[in-house]
Amino acid sequence: MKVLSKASAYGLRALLYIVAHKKHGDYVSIREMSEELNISFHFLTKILQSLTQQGLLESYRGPNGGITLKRPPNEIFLIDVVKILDGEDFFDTCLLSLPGCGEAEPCPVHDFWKVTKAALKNEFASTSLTELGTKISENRLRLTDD
Amino acid sequence: MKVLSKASAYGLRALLYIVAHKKHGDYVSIREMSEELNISFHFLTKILQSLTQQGLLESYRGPNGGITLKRPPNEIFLIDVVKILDGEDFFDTCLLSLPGCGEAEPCPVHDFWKVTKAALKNEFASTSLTELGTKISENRLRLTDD
DNA sequence: TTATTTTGAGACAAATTCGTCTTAAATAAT
DNA sequence: ATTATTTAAGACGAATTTGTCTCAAAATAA
Repeated sequence: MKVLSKASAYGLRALLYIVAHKKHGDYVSIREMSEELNISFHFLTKILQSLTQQGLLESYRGPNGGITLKRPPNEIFLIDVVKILDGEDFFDTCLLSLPGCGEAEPCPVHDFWKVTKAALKNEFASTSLTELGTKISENRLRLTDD
Repeated sequence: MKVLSKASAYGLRALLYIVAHKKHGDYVSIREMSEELNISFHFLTKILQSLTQQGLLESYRGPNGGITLKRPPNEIFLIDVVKILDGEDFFDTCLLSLPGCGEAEPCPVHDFWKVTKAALKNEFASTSLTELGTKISENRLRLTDD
Protein backbone atom coordinates (compact mmCIF):
# COMPACT_ATOMS: atom_id res chain seq x y z
CA MET A 1 0.00 0.00 0.00
CA LYS A 2 1.79 3.08 -1.22
CA VAL A 3 -0.08 6.04 0.16
CA LEU A 4 2.43 8.83 -0.30
CA SER A 5 4.53 9.28 -3.43
CA LYS A 6 8.28 9.17 -3.01
CA ALA A 7 8.25 12.91 -3.62
CA SER A 8 5.99 13.51 -0.62
CA ALA A 9 7.89 11.09 1.59
CA TYR A 10 11.23 12.67 0.69
CA GLY A 11 9.86 16.19 1.01
CA LEU A 12 8.44 15.49 4.45
CA ARG A 13 11.64 13.84 5.65
CA ALA A 14 13.65 16.85 4.49
CA LEU A 15 11.43 19.34 6.28
CA LEU A 16 11.41 17.20 9.42
CA TYR A 17 15.19 17.05 9.25
CA ILE A 18 15.26 20.83 9.24
CA VAL A 19 12.95 21.35 12.19
CA ALA A 20 14.65 18.59 14.19
CA HIS A 21 18.21 19.71 13.57
CA LYS A 22 18.27 23.38 12.61
CA LYS A 23 17.20 26.74 14.01
CA HIS A 24 14.24 28.35 12.29
CA GLY A 25 15.58 30.81 9.76
CA ASP A 26 18.78 28.96 9.00
CA TYR A 27 19.46 28.23 5.37
CA VAL A 28 20.02 24.50 5.03
CA SER A 29 21.84 23.13 2.03
CA ILE A 30 20.07 20.55 -0.08
CA ARG A 31 23.34 18.68 -0.49
CA GLU A 32 23.62 18.19 3.25
CA MET A 33 20.06 16.88 3.52
CA SER A 34 20.44 14.56 0.55
CA GLU A 35 23.53 13.04 2.15
CA GLU A 36 22.12 12.78 5.67
CA LEU A 37 18.86 11.28 4.46
CA ASN A 38 20.25 9.16 1.63
CA ILE A 39 18.11 10.82 -0.99
CA SER A 40 19.27 11.59 -4.52
CA PHE A 41 20.49 15.18 -4.52
CA HIS A 42 18.96 16.17 -7.84
CA PHE A 43 15.67 14.51 -7.08
CA LEU A 44 15.45 16.22 -3.69
CA THR A 45 16.36 19.53 -5.31
CA LYS A 46 13.46 19.21 -7.70
CA ILE A 47 11.06 18.31 -4.91
CA LEU A 48 12.09 21.22 -2.71
CA GLN A 49 11.93 23.49 -5.75
CA SER A 50 8.22 22.74 -5.99
CA LEU A 51 7.78 23.63 -2.33
CA THR A 52 9.69 26.86 -2.92
CA GLN A 53 7.62 27.76 -5.97
CA GLN A 54 4.45 27.18 -3.99
CA GLY A 55 5.62 29.52 -1.24
CA LEU A 56 6.29 26.99 1.49
CA LEU A 57 10.06 27.48 1.40
CA GLU A 58 12.46 30.25 0.58
CA SER A 59 15.69 29.52 -1.25
CA TYR A 60 18.95 31.33 -1.44
CA ARG A 61 21.65 30.64 -4.01
CA GLY A 62 25.39 30.76 -3.61
CA PRO A 63 27.81 29.75 -0.87
CA ASN A 64 26.10 29.08 2.45
CA GLY A 65 22.82 29.21 0.60
CA GLY A 66 20.08 26.65 0.84
CA ILE A 67 16.44 26.61 1.77
CA THR A 68 14.53 27.71 4.82
CA LEU A 69 10.95 27.52 5.99
CA LYS A 70 8.96 30.56 4.95
CA ARG A 71 6.57 30.17 7.87
CA PRO A 72 7.32 29.06 11.42
CA PRO A 73 7.20 25.27 11.64
CA ASN A 74 4.20 25.23 13.96
CA GLU A 75 2.24 26.84 11.13
CA ILE A 76 3.21 24.24 8.55
CA PHE A 77 1.16 21.05 8.51
CA LEU A 78 1.76 17.76 6.79
CA ILE A 79 -1.20 18.39 4.53
CA ASP A 80 0.47 21.52 3.15
CA VAL A 81 3.40 19.50 1.86
CA VAL A 82 1.36 16.60 0.54
CA LYS A 83 -1.11 18.80 -1.28
CA ILE A 84 1.70 20.50 -3.16
CA LEU A 85 3.59 17.34 -4.05
CA ASP A 86 0.76 14.84 -4.54
CA GLY A 87 -1.96 17.19 -5.66
CA GLU A 88 -4.82 19.16 -4.17
CA ASP A 89 -7.23 16.27 -4.57
CA PHE A 90 -5.04 13.89 -2.62
CA PHE A 91 -7.71 13.15 -0.02
CA ASP A 92 -10.55 13.07 -2.51
CA THR A 93 -10.27 9.64 -4.04
CA CYS A 94 -12.42 6.55 -4.56
CA LEU A 95 -10.96 3.22 -3.49
CA LEU A 96 -12.25 1.63 -6.70
CA SER A 97 -11.23 4.65 -8.82
CA LEU A 98 -14.77 5.24 -9.98
CA PRO A 99 -15.06 8.82 -11.26
CA GLY A 100 -17.73 10.87 -9.50
CA CYS A 101 -17.95 8.50 -6.57
CA GLY A 102 -19.59 10.36 -3.71
CA GLU A 103 -22.72 10.61 -1.60
CA ALA A 104 -24.90 10.82 -4.68
CA GLU A 105 -23.42 7.87 -6.55
CA PRO A 106 -21.39 5.87 -4.05
CA CYS A 107 -19.33 2.82 -4.88
CA PRO A 108 -19.79 -0.27 -2.70
CA VAL A 109 -17.00 0.69 -0.32
CA HIS A 110 -17.67 4.41 -0.25
CA ASP A 111 -19.22 4.58 3.23
CA PHE A 112 -16.30 2.88 4.83
CA TRP A 113 -13.58 4.63 2.89
CA LYS A 114 -15.17 8.02 3.47
CA VAL A 115 -14.62 7.67 7.22
CA THR A 116 -11.07 6.41 6.90
CA LYS A 117 -9.90 9.05 4.49
CA ALA A 118 -11.50 11.79 6.57
CA ALA A 119 -9.53 10.58 9.59
CA LEU A 120 -6.38 10.55 7.53
CA LYS A 121 -7.00 14.02 6.19
CA ASN A 122 -7.72 15.31 9.67
CA GLU A 123 -4.50 13.87 10.99
CA PHE A 124 -2.46 15.39 8.19
CA ALA A 125 -4.22 18.72 8.61
CA SER A 126 -3.64 18.91 12.36
CA THR A 127 -0.08 17.60 12.61
CA SER A 128 2.53 20.35 12.37
CA LEU A 129 6.21 20.07 11.60
CA THR A 130 6.96 21.27 15.12
CA GLU A 131 4.92 18.50 16.68
CA LEU A 132 6.80 15.79 14.83
CA GLY A 133 10.09 17.61 15.14
CA THR A 134 9.97 17.58 18.93
CA LYS A 135 8.94 13.92 18.85
CA ILE A 136 11.99 13.18 16.74
CA SER A 137 14.35 15.05 19.05
CA GLU A 138 12.88 13.66 22.26
CA ASN A 139 12.58 10.05 21.23
CA ARG A 140 15.39 9.94 18.72
CA LEU A 141 13.04 8.81 15.99
CA ARG A 142 14.78 8.12 12.76
CA LEU A 143 14.45 9.80 9.39
CA THR A 144 17.07 7.74 7.61
CA ASP A 145 16.84 4.33 6.00
CA ASP A 146 19.74 2.69 7.79
CA MET B 1 -4.06 9.05 -2.83
CA LYS B 2 -4.00 5.84 -4.76
CA VAL B 3 -4.41 3.06 -2.23
CA LEU B 4 -5.32 0.14 -4.45
CA SER B 5 -3.62 -0.62 -7.75
CA LYS B 6 -5.78 -0.65 -10.85
CA ALA B 7 -5.40 -4.41 -10.84
CA SER B 8 -6.96 -4.70 -7.39
CA ALA B 9 -9.70 -2.21 -8.16
CA TYR B 10 -10.59 -4.01 -11.41
CA GLY B 11 -10.38 -7.42 -9.80
CA LEU B 12 -12.67 -6.40 -6.95
CA ARG B 13 -15.18 -4.83 -9.31
CA ALA B 14 -15.26 -8.00 -11.39
CA LEU B 15 -15.86 -10.24 -8.39
CA LEU B 16 -18.51 -7.88 -7.04
CA TYR B 17 -20.19 -7.92 -10.44
CA ILE B 18 -20.36 -11.68 -10.22
CA VAL B 19 -21.85 -11.86 -6.75
CA ALA B 20 -24.29 -9.06 -7.48
CA HIS B 21 -25.53 -10.39 -10.82
CA LYS B 22 -24.86 -14.13 -11.04
CA LYS B 23 -25.71 -17.32 -9.17
CA HIS B 24 -22.86 -18.90 -7.29
CA GLY B 25 -21.38 -21.61 -9.49
CA ASP B 26 -22.20 -19.95 -12.80
CA TYR B 27 -19.33 -19.54 -15.20
CA VAL B 28 -19.14 -15.87 -16.11
CA SER B 29 -17.33 -14.84 -19.28
CA ILE B 30 -14.51 -12.32 -18.91
CA ARG B 31 -15.67 -10.66 -22.12
CA GLU B 32 -19.05 -9.90 -20.60
CA MET B 33 -17.53 -8.40 -17.47
CA SER B 34 -15.02 -6.33 -19.40
CA GLU B 35 -17.84 -4.84 -21.44
CA GLU B 36 -20.21 -4.26 -18.55
CA LEU B 37 -17.54 -2.68 -16.37
CA ASN B 38 -15.65 -0.87 -19.13
CA ILE B 39 -12.39 -2.60 -18.38
CA SER B 40 -9.88 -3.68 -21.01
CA PHE B 41 -10.62 -7.32 -21.83
CA HIS B 42 -7.02 -8.46 -22.00
CA PHE B 43 -6.01 -6.61 -18.88
CA LEU B 44 -8.94 -8.04 -16.94
CA THR B 45 -8.11 -11.50 -18.25
CA LYS B 46 -4.60 -11.22 -16.90
CA ILE B 47 -5.85 -10.01 -13.53
CA LEU B 48 -8.39 -12.80 -13.16
CA GLN B 49 -5.76 -15.27 -14.31
CA SER B 50 -3.73 -14.37 -11.22
CA LEU B 51 -6.75 -14.97 -9.02
CA THR B 52 -7.30 -18.33 -10.73
CA GLN B 53 -3.67 -19.33 -10.31
CA GLN B 54 -3.85 -18.48 -6.62
CA GLY B 55 -6.91 -20.66 -6.15
CA LEU B 56 -9.51 -17.97 -5.62
CA LEU B 57 -11.28 -18.62 -8.92
CA GLU B 58 -11.85 -21.56 -11.20
CA SER B 59 -11.77 -21.12 -14.95
CA TYR B 60 -13.25 -23.10 -17.77
CA ARG B 61 -12.28 -22.73 -21.42
CA GLY B 62 -14.44 -23.02 -24.48
CA PRO B 63 -17.99 -21.95 -25.36
CA ASN B 64 -20.01 -20.99 -22.30
CA GLY B 65 -16.81 -21.03 -20.34
CA GLY B 66 -15.57 -18.35 -18.04
CA ILE B 67 -14.65 -18.04 -14.40
CA THR B 68 -16.45 -18.83 -11.20
CA LEU B 69 -15.73 -18.39 -7.50
CA LYS B 70 -13.97 -21.39 -6.04
CA ARG B 71 -15.37 -20.70 -2.58
CA PRO B 72 -18.81 -19.37 -1.61
CA PRO B 73 -18.75 -15.56 -1.69
CA ASN B 74 -19.34 -15.23 2.04
CA GLU B 75 -16.00 -16.96 2.51
CA ILE B 76 -14.09 -14.58 0.23
CA PHE B 77 -12.95 -11.33 1.78
CA LEU B 78 -11.58 -8.19 0.18
CA ILE B 79 -8.21 -8.86 1.73
CA ASP B 80 -7.93 -12.17 -0.17
CA VAL B 81 -8.14 -10.36 -3.50
CA VAL B 82 -5.88 -7.49 -2.56
CA LYS B 83 -3.19 -9.69 -1.10
CA ILE B 84 -2.96 -11.64 -4.34
CA LEU B 85 -2.97 -8.64 -6.66
CA ASP B 86 -1.07 -6.07 -4.60
CA GLY B 87 1.13 -8.37 -2.57
CA GLU B 88 1.12 -10.14 0.79
CA ASP B 89 2.75 -7.15 2.48
CA PHE B 90 0.10 -4.73 1.32
CA PHE B 91 -0.84 -3.71 4.86
CA ASP B 92 2.70 -3.69 6.14
CA THR B 93 4.05 -0.40 4.93
CA CYS B 94 5.65 2.74 6.33
CA LEU B 95 4.16 6.09 5.33
CA LEU B 96 7.66 7.48 4.78
CA SER B 97 8.89 4.26 3.11
CA LEU B 98 11.61 3.74 5.69
CA PRO B 99 12.68 0.08 5.60
CA GLY B 100 12.35 -1.71 8.90
CA CYS B 101 10.01 0.89 10.36
CA GLY B 102 8.20 -0.69 13.30
CA GLU B 103 7.86 -0.65 17.06
CA ALA B 104 11.61 -1.00 17.51
CA GLU B 105 12.65 1.74 15.08
CA PRO B 106 9.57 3.85 14.38
CA CYS B 107 9.46 6.74 11.94
CA PRO B 108 7.90 10.01 13.17
CA VAL B 109 4.42 9.10 11.95
CA HIS B 110 4.52 5.42 12.83
CA ASP B 111 2.22 5.58 15.86
CA PHE B 112 -0.52 7.26 13.95
CA TRP B 113 -0.21 5.26 10.76
CA LYS B 114 -0.11 1.98 12.69
CA VAL B 115 -3.62 2.59 13.96
CA THR B 116 -5.01 3.68 10.62
CA LYS B 117 -3.58 0.84 8.62
CA ALA B 118 -4.75 -1.69 11.23
CA ALA B 119 -8.27 -0.32 10.87
CA LEU B 120 -8.00 -0.60 7.11
CA LYS B 121 -6.68 -4.13 7.28
CA ASN B 122 -9.43 -5.12 9.68
CA GLU B 123 -12.08 -3.72 7.37
CA PHE B 124 -10.66 -5.55 4.36
CA ALA B 125 -10.33 -8.75 6.35
CA SER B 126 -13.89 -8.69 7.65
CA THR B 127 -15.79 -7.54 4.57
CA SER B 128 -16.96 -10.40 2.38
CA LEU B 129 -18.03 -10.34 -1.23
CA THR B 130 -21.52 -11.32 -0.10
CA GLU B 131 -21.78 -8.35 2.21
CA LEU B 132 -20.95 -5.87 -0.53
CA GLY B 133 -22.90 -7.83 -3.12
CA THR B 134 -26.15 -7.49 -1.21
CA LYS B 135 -25.43 -3.80 -0.60
CA ILE B 136 -25.03 -3.37 -4.34
CA SER B 137 -28.26 -5.17 -5.17
CA GLU B 138 -30.32 -3.50 -2.44
CA ASN B 139 -29.10 0.06 -2.96
CA ARG B 140 -28.25 -0.16 -6.64
CA LEU B 141 -24.69 0.88 -5.94
CA ARG B 142 -22.67 1.28 -9.05
CA LEU B 143 -19.64 -0.64 -10.25
CA THR B 144 -19.26 1.16 -13.56
CA ASP B 145 -17.59 4.43 -14.40
CA ASP B 146 -20.50 6.07 -16.17
C1' DT C 1 -12.69 -33.59 -38.41
C1' DT C 2 -13.41 -28.66 -38.58
C1' DA C 3 -14.83 -24.39 -37.02
C1' DT C 4 -16.00 -21.53 -33.06
C1' DT C 5 -15.61 -19.86 -28.56
C1' DT C 6 -13.31 -19.19 -24.61
C1' DT C 7 -9.17 -18.74 -21.22
C1' DG C 8 -3.74 -19.03 -20.98
C1' DA C 9 0.61 -17.04 -21.83
C1' DG C 10 3.86 -13.97 -23.10
C1' DA C 11 5.75 -10.29 -25.97
C1' DC C 12 5.20 -5.66 -26.66
C1' DA C 13 3.77 -0.59 -26.14
C1' DA C 14 2.16 3.50 -23.49
C1' DA C 15 1.91 6.13 -19.37
C1' DT C 16 3.48 7.37 -15.01
C1' DT C 17 6.74 7.69 -11.45
C1' DC C 18 11.35 7.84 -10.09
C1' DG C 19 15.92 9.14 -10.69
C1' DT C 20 20.21 11.14 -13.30
C1' DC C 21 22.74 14.47 -15.80
C1' DT C 22 24.04 18.85 -17.83
C1' DT C 23 23.91 23.65 -18.07
C1' DA C 24 22.47 28.16 -16.45
C1' DA C 25 21.86 31.75 -12.95
C1' DA C 26 22.76 33.83 -8.59
C1' DT C 27 25.68 34.78 -4.69
C1' DA C 28 29.91 35.01 -2.05
C1' DA C 29 34.80 34.94 -1.26
C1' DT C 30 39.35 35.71 -2.92
C1' DA D 1 37.39 40.04 -12.26
C1' DT D 2 37.71 35.29 -11.27
C1' DT D 3 36.53 31.29 -9.06
C1' DA D 4 33.79 28.41 -6.11
C1' DT D 5 29.37 27.26 -4.24
C1' DT D 6 24.74 26.79 -4.38
C1' DT D 7 19.83 26.52 -6.29
C1' DA D 8 16.97 26.62 -11.01
C1' DA D 9 15.56 24.42 -15.02
C1' DG D 10 14.89 21.09 -18.12
C1' DA D 11 16.36 17.18 -20.98
C1' DC D 12 17.01 12.53 -20.58
C1' DG D 13 16.87 7.64 -18.90
C1' DA D 14 15.24 3.67 -15.84
C1' DA D 15 11.67 1.31 -13.48
C1' DT D 16 7.03 0.28 -12.61
C1' DT D 17 2.35 0.11 -13.69
C1' DT D 18 -1.05 -0.12 -17.04
C1' DG D 19 -2.79 -1.52 -21.27
C1' DT D 20 -2.59 -3.93 -26.16
C1' DC D 21 -1.78 -7.55 -29.31
C1' DT D 22 -0.89 -12.18 -31.08
C1' DC D 23 -0.96 -16.88 -30.82
C1' DA D 24 -1.58 -21.21 -28.29
C1' DA D 25 -4.54 -24.49 -25.73
C1' DA D 26 -8.83 -26.33 -24.28
C1' DA D 27 -13.59 -27.22 -24.82
C1' DT D 28 -17.89 -27.30 -27.47
C1' DA D 29 -20.72 -27.91 -31.42
C1' DA D 30 -21.61 -28.84 -36.04
